[in-house]
Amino acid sequence: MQPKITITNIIWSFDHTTKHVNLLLVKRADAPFKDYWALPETVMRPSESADTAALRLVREKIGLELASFHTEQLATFTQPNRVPGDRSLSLAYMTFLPEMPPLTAGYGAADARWFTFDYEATQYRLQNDQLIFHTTAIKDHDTYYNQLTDRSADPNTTLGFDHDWILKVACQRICNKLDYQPNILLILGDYFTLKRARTVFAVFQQVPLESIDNSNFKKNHKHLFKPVGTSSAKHPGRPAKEYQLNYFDLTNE
Amino acid sequence: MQPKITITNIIWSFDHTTKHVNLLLVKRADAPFKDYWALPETVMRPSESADTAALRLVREKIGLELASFHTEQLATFTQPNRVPGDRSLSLAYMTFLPEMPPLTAGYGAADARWFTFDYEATQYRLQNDQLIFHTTAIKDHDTYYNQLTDRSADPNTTLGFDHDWILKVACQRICNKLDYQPNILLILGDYFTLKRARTVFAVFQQVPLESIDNSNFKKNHKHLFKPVGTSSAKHPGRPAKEYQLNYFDLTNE
DNA sequence: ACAAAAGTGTTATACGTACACCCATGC
DNA sequence: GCATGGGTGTACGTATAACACTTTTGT
Repeated sequence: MQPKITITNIIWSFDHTTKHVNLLLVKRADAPFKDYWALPETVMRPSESADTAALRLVREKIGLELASFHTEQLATFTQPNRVPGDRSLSLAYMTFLPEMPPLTAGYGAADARWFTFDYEATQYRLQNDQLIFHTTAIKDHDTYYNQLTDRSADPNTTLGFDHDWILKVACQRICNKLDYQPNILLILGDYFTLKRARTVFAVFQQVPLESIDNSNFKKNHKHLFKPVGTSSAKHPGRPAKEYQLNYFDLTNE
Repeated sequence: MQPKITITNIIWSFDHTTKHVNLLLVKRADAPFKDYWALPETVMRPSESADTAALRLVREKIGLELASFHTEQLATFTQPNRVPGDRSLSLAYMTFLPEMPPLTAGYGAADARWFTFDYEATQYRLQNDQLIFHTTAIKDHDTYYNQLTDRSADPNTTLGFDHDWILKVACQRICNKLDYQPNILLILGDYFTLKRARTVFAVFQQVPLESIDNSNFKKNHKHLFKPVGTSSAKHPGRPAKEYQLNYFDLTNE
């Protein structure tokens, strides 16, 4: 019997009014994990690659047609007990949206919302009104999957499937790549100020924004950005310069 | 129709007599790519995870029972045209053997051999007697897969499937992780001298061994190793100290 | 004019690099 | 004792971090 092949997509965006990183979660309409919040998923079609399927998911759920460099493979999750019942593989991708469009619950979803992303102690936290979820605090792969089958599973505090583990892996990956391939900055759109960039770095590194010195940040990451002009300031204070990502650093040379 | 799910395993070892990194290739006995050399593969069973399947492949083909930290996931390759005919996914793993056991052609293989691993210009090279293969020189994912279907495919110079691409990705990954998580050093066995470690670093970084200064290497990587004694010298010159990897750095904390 | 926001510059320190020198072994 | 292989130490240059200062805007 062949396992089911699922594309799981971790979709990031940035709210320019609240200055928060956001993450898309979906309330599932069907089993398994009906009525649980979880990462959006789709099934791969016979004629498409997994990358294409991840982009198709974004097109279908959000209505954005993205170039392929907005998506990147995270890892593949294959533990036999990751889904109760049938065997299911998850090919996990991350997608960095250049904007934060309004959401509508699509096919297979009872609801779809943006969750603000920040941290609390050593875990990351997702929040939307009353709803709060966390990445798992468990560090070891085997330990995590051993406790998975018989854990308390309250849909108001627990994500469906192994998605709190997958999310932890995603956050780690993004954090590790901040200094040499910060594709996550694509969520800031085409142009961004250094402060916005520092905001994103700060969340993933779990440090306060003020602890990242602007002068040093600019010097240390100058190879990643190129200046493209000055933002029009709508507040007291000097208007910030705007930068864009060097495309070079987003791909593998 | 569900695609076929294949585990592809890139198996590394170290030849302590020739001081070369080695890589396992298999001559395929069956279609597709019959009589081509390729990376060893297996199919995932319903009850096992992909990690377990990768370790099982090592056990069946080589007869070594390894702990799970010897294996690490590389990526998943899903391009529809990566295998002519049927749809097939490759979940690629890398395995670092602590020794280099003799090989026997197992099930599905007409031959199985260790290929010495070095570099030539900007590509990596695999060699065994007359047989020489290279990692692909193509840098872009789409460009590679576009030329894949109609490339010249001589079994004496070309690996089967997209394995020259997968190998390139593997080498890049290992190279990127050398300075913070050099699991590749597991191929040196439990204990190793700094010179052996530098030998491994040199191949993957595509520089001559002499260009890596021993004194500086030791200082820059002291967090990765701990000393465990001195080797018994069987040659003129001072005997080298031996080190082992800090287990800490092999896992994600 | 002043406060707020952001860019620029300066210094002290840490780190990586190059290279010289010292030590242990086999013959 | 000398050649060989390997470990140790130092001095230099570059990169990072801390922090002070200057510039530009809104009120």
